Amino acid sequence: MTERLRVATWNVNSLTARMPRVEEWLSTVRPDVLCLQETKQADAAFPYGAFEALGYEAAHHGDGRWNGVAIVSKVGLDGVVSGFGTELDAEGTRLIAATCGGVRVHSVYVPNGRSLDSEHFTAKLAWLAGLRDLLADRHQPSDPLVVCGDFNVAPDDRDVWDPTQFEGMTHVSPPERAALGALLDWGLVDVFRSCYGDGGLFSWWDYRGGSFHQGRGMRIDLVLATRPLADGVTFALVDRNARKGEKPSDHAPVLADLAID
DNA sequence: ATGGTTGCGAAGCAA
Repeated sequence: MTERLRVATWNVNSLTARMPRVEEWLSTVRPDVLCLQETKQADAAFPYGAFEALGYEAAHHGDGRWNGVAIVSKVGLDGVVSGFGTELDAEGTRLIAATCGGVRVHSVYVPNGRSLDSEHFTAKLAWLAGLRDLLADRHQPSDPLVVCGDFNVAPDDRDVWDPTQFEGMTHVSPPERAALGALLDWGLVDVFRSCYGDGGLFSWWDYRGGSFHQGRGMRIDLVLATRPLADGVTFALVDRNARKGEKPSDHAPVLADLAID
């Protein structure tokens, strides 16, 4: 019989500021695994106890001020590995991996890149290439594996509110889309996209100018899964309700139900 | 309106 693993990913834009919203959401939705990005916390400040009180184990990799990633799980959390163990770690605390319910889970916060002519953009491409190499070195496409997070790349033009507004900008440029494509070519599937063909389904909206209510967003938060998990996906959703109300993150959580044996 | 908002941290940077 096939079971499911409900995974979610959420860039919370400071877990310190967002913890009330995260606790409310987690206690309501109860995903098996939640990947967090931009906790902006040091490991010592991470609220392990609050997650434990909700029935979740957690692992965090943070530098205290920027970045910061975590995996929160109620189906086990083993074999935690933080960062790359290479010079890519100079880009900040942006990667953590753990095994949850038999699935190798990665929570990633890909560097923003800032602008196409920036050294930070070069670093973004290198980071994505390094992630692809890490997966290829440690795993097989036949392994049950997911990479969840804020990729800071909109996979194609359906994933931005107006492609003409993004010409010459990051998040949509051919080099970074190719770097994301290299991950997919290794053996990962964008499971939200496999459920929905429409454009206009976003996960991030700028705080400025009422972008959320104007529908001006991007889909940059992705759940990428290997075929054994992705072929059996039964459900995926952007929880737009989490972008509403008091003190929301500028990102909404993305959920997916993956098939596991 | 060379803007707008949020977070961190205490001014300006990053997103």
